[in-house]
Amino acid sequence: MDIDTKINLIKEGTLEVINLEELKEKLEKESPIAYTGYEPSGKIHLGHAITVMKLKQLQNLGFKIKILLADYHAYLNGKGTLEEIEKIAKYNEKCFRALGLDDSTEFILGSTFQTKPEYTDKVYNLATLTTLVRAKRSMDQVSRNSENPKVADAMYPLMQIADMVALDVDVALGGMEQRKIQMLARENLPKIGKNPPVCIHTPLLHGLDGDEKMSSSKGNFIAIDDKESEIKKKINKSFCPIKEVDGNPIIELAMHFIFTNQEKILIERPEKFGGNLELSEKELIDMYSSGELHPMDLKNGVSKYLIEYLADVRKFMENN
RNA sequence: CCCGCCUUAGCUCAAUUUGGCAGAGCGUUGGACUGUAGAUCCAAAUGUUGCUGGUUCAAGUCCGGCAGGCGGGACCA
Repeated sequence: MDIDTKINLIKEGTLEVINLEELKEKLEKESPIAYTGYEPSGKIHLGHAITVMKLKQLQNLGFKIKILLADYHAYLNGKGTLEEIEKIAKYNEKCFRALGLDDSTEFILGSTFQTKPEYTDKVYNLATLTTLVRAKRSMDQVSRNSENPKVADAMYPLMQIADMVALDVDVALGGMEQRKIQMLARENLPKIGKNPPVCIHTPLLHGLDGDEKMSSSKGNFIAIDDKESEIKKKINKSFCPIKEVDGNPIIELAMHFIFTNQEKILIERPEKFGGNLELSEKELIDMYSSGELHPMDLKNGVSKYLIEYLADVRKFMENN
């Protein structure tokens, strides 16, 4: 596969790649490293899955994948004690494997290297280069915005930047909420004599309640190991305005988890409402926006496919 | 280290001058209406009133101690 083809594949389903020239250089390397950091989370949901899918693709394209189980970051973000978080991290590792990352994937617990002198030295160095306001602003989408922000909020992005050096990454992948931290990294790493990674950002899924972001803290997600009945129930309860495609979480699920794997979706529909349909992505969007496809039929179709799509994940989680 | 203010449902806050059954909005859950959800209407659930000791027939309310938060002061050889 030539490099331009690879680049086009990588660009698919992302909001931005910063930048393409550098990505090209990285792809010429023997075994470039791509990484994503995740705060250990009680539930791994479809929002996480978006980035994992992209990591899988990078893996297939020859990248070495490192996943940072960012226990200290979660700790700094007020998610609990280190012990609690590490327990969750183990569970998360299993979730990520269940999503199909192969055995070459390296899982790294943040606390195994984030206290080393050469690491903290970089954090302190970055601390002298970053204003409080800038650090805090980079955390807008990431931090639990507490009434009483802690110094931890300012340390968090600095550590994330130091991680990139410590893990020797060529590509840093993350959801769009990571953007400000990533840009801070690209700005500040050269100041400490390091080359910044290529940054790739994937879209955020809307919450099932129509909220801007699917997130574990808001309970508006589908977990990758949700039972069939739960998936069905959650989809049924979801925000899904008729004829509206933008910001419609169910439409988004179809685009990200169905049409990425197959050309068409079968919508089973009672005869009195017009009978079954087999639709491409474009046809589905068109029919839905015109009102010819009712939300309930959409929900039933998406629900069925999602349950099927996650079947292997559930099986893996049960057997391991 | 000192002084002042704050802490009540998941969240934001109420609780008559002067102790008397702890409430509302939002959210949650359930119903009604829509062939989904939402919106709208109806209904329900939820509390160790930060912790602790005391005064009182009776304490969210008064007094003491502690913890946490916010603000100020002091210290700066």
